[in-house]
Amino acid sequence: MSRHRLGFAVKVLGAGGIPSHDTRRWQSGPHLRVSLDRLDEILSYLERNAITMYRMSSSLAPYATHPDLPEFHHQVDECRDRLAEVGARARSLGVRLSAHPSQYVVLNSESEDVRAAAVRDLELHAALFDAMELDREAVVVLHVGSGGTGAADRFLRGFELLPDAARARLVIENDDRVFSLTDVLDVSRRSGLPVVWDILHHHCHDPAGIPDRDALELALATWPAEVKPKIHYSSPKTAVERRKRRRGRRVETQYVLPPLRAHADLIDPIAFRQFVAHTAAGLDFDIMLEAKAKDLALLRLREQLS
DNA sequence: CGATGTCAAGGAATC
DNA sequence: GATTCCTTGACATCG
Repeated sequence: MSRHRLGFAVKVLGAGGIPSHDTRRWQSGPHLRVSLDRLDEILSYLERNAITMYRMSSSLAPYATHPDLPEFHHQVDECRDRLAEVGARARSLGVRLSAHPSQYVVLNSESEDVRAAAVRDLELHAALFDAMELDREAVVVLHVGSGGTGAADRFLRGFELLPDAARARLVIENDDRVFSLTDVLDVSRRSGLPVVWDILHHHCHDPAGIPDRDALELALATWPAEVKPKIHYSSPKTAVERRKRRRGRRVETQYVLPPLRAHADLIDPIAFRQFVAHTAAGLDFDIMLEAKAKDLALLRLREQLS
């Protein structure tokens, strides 16, 4: 059994599946109030299964930052009491919550409109977490963004646009093609932002060839002493089996290789045990599992480790 | 009811 | 310069 807190992202597949947020389209008036009821149900599920870390949907307040739908803007105010209630429940269960805005939130975009949208989104996430009265361990994870010349500088300028509340929640993650750990550490040094190390991304994109143990230590060192660091852990997807029907009866099996960065359904328990026992020896941090089978992958891994 | 199209959104790769 | 892919599920619509 790992002494690290283990979490999963967004969707609950167990218990017949629990929706992560109000997914109705804007015409049907989706609302944060509904999403919070879902989140409350998910907290019950986490309690039943002794799961203590969870990444919330980044669409809890549907369309709240949409530029053309200003009437959706006040969902946080409309749900103040409920947010405090659900936040208190998460705290009492000892559940560490986080969020990870989508690929469309690009703080270093060359487009002013896109940057402004990113600021709105990060402000919203901070407002939600603050209204839930979550502590500093509840972070908002973001990739640095697009590449090209001056990409890091653009990020720093985007960061300057953020109000303090949003800055205080923000952490940055290495991605699989543009911002390697080295690049993200540089942005961290210049901004003071902590780094979430994603091991699979690191294995996809690491031009400096930093060994895992070094990479892990470098990332953990960017966190303030009073906040427990966290990382992202996943296993690469293996080949996909395809059966091809050939003139009537004959069936031929082929193997299609997925992209290197694709997440497997489950976590490879052998690699994970090795990681915890050796790479992570003596280090204290939480682990967000990213597997297609979500909570089922977490439960399976825990079973395999016990 | 099952199949198919669509969704708010960016950026990189490819053509 | 324009199109496709990435990756993603579920709502919405249509047959």
